[in-house]
Amino acid sequence: MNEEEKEQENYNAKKYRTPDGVPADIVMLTLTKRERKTVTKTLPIRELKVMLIRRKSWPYAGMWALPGGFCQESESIYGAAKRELKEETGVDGGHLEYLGVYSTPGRDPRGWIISNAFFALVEESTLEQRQAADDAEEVGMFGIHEALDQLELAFDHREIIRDAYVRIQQKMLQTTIAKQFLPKHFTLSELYQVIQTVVPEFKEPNFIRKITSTRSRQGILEEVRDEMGKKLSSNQYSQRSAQLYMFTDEIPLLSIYT
Amino acid sequence: MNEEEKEQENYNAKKYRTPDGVPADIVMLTLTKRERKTVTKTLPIRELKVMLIRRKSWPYAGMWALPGGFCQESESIYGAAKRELKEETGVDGGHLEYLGVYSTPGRDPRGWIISNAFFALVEESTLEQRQAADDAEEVGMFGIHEALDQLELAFDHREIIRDAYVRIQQKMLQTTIAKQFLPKHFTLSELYQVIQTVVPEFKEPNFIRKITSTRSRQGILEEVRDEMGKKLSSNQYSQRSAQLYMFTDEIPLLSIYT
DNA sequence: GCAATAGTGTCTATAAGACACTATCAT
DNA sequence: ATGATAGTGTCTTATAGACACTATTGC
Repeated sequence: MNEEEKEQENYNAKKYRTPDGVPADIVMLTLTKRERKTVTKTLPIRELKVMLIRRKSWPYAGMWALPGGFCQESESIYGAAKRELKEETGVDGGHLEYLGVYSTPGRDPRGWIISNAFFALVEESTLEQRQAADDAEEVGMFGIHEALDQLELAFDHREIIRDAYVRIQQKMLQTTIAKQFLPKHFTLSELYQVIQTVVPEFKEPNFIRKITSTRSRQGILEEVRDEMGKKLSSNQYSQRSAQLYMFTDEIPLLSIYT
Repeated sequence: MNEEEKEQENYNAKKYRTPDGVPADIVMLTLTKRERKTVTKTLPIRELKVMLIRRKSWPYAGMWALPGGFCQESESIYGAAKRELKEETGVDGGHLEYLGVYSTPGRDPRGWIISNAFFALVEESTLEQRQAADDAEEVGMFGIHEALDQLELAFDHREIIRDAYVRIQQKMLQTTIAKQFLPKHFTLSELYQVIQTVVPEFKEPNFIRKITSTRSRQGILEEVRDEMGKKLSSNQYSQRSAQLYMFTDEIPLLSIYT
């Protein structure tokens, strides 16, 4: 036995009190799309919703909580979150992003439990299926404000959802994450509506003009064309058909000084 | 004993394998300032440095590692990071921010150890004292690129430092974090130099003009004035004295669409 | 006076912001 | 034709970007 092995032998991982578990909790968000019943074509009503599960056992039995599960030794926390997302929605891909760690002493009456929160952006249809299929668990979809202001939430999940909301608002404005809530090809009105749904403060009366006439911003979007190079448009949501756009892979660098 | 208490009794936190520890590791960064020995006054040379500690025992004995320590049950992880920072530098305040969780299986040969990384921005003088005072531990200050490209680092600390570097570059451009590296009152050349030191790609030939003549950016800075309302300037780093500025509390909202 | 850094003048191209106007198309 | 949404014309003001110029001050 060499020096290193001796030292290793000597090390005792259980000398100290260790945590009782490290779960990954997931804020699953979706943007619902409800057709308006008007005479003419019009954009659907969109709403940002969060998926919650009603707890059946102690602690916080009967209260709404984020889906989640304990991380195992053989996986990373991101891996655990991915596994949970798959188990909950059946979806493998989609946007899954780390949010933060929640470790205030006493946050979980079961013991010393340190939660790592994620947020996921999933298709509305996925969550609807999930909601219908599973009768073992009571699954609910709530408007983000309803969840934050009116629901009794388990653990510190209100705080987690609030943080996720702040984060997604920031991401919506500073990255092209909007693409997670849009089809591959979309009109500028659709894009504008999606941004406004997530960030109601975002007001840009000249939105179309600005996107199309400003060089620096043109880079993030690209007009959709067919094989002949002809611009494609859609009249799904309006009488007059509108130019379709898609996101490029540009990632603009923002600065408060430039 | 009521229902809830019975359920609680029933719960066994140690049914599953639990982590062997959840440490907080801290990427302590500082911007060193070294006077140039030139004939005339000039800005000092600045460099972004990271503090590392040489490990004395298994695992990774002899290699450089981030300072850190295990979180205790009675504190949050942020609390643990704060405590560590205090122990390492003697400083209580300063900028301390959560970076992320590192949990790849096998990242720590001692067992199932999930690290939460932070980054701290501290005064150069603080770290220098620390470096001189402590002879129990070998403390080193390394240029960020030296640390990333040339040092043998313990655990996954190279990855953590890289992530911290990316994060601080982003923060430098998108927030007023530059104030952590500047005195309360500073000249625009100083500010520009600090930004460039952390983000060498940042090039703005008309920096002074832009800051002073653009309404939207004026909000984040304010001219320093004396009691009489007269503008204050400093010639510490130049022959001709330059206007002093300070940050306001404005937090500009950036968007790729606006 | 010279060298070094701070800061301005000025010109052109681009972008923002407002608002009226035209275009397209289902009904 | 009407009404609804898409998109343009046009004018004013603000900002970007370049580069030469002036200002201040230690040496």
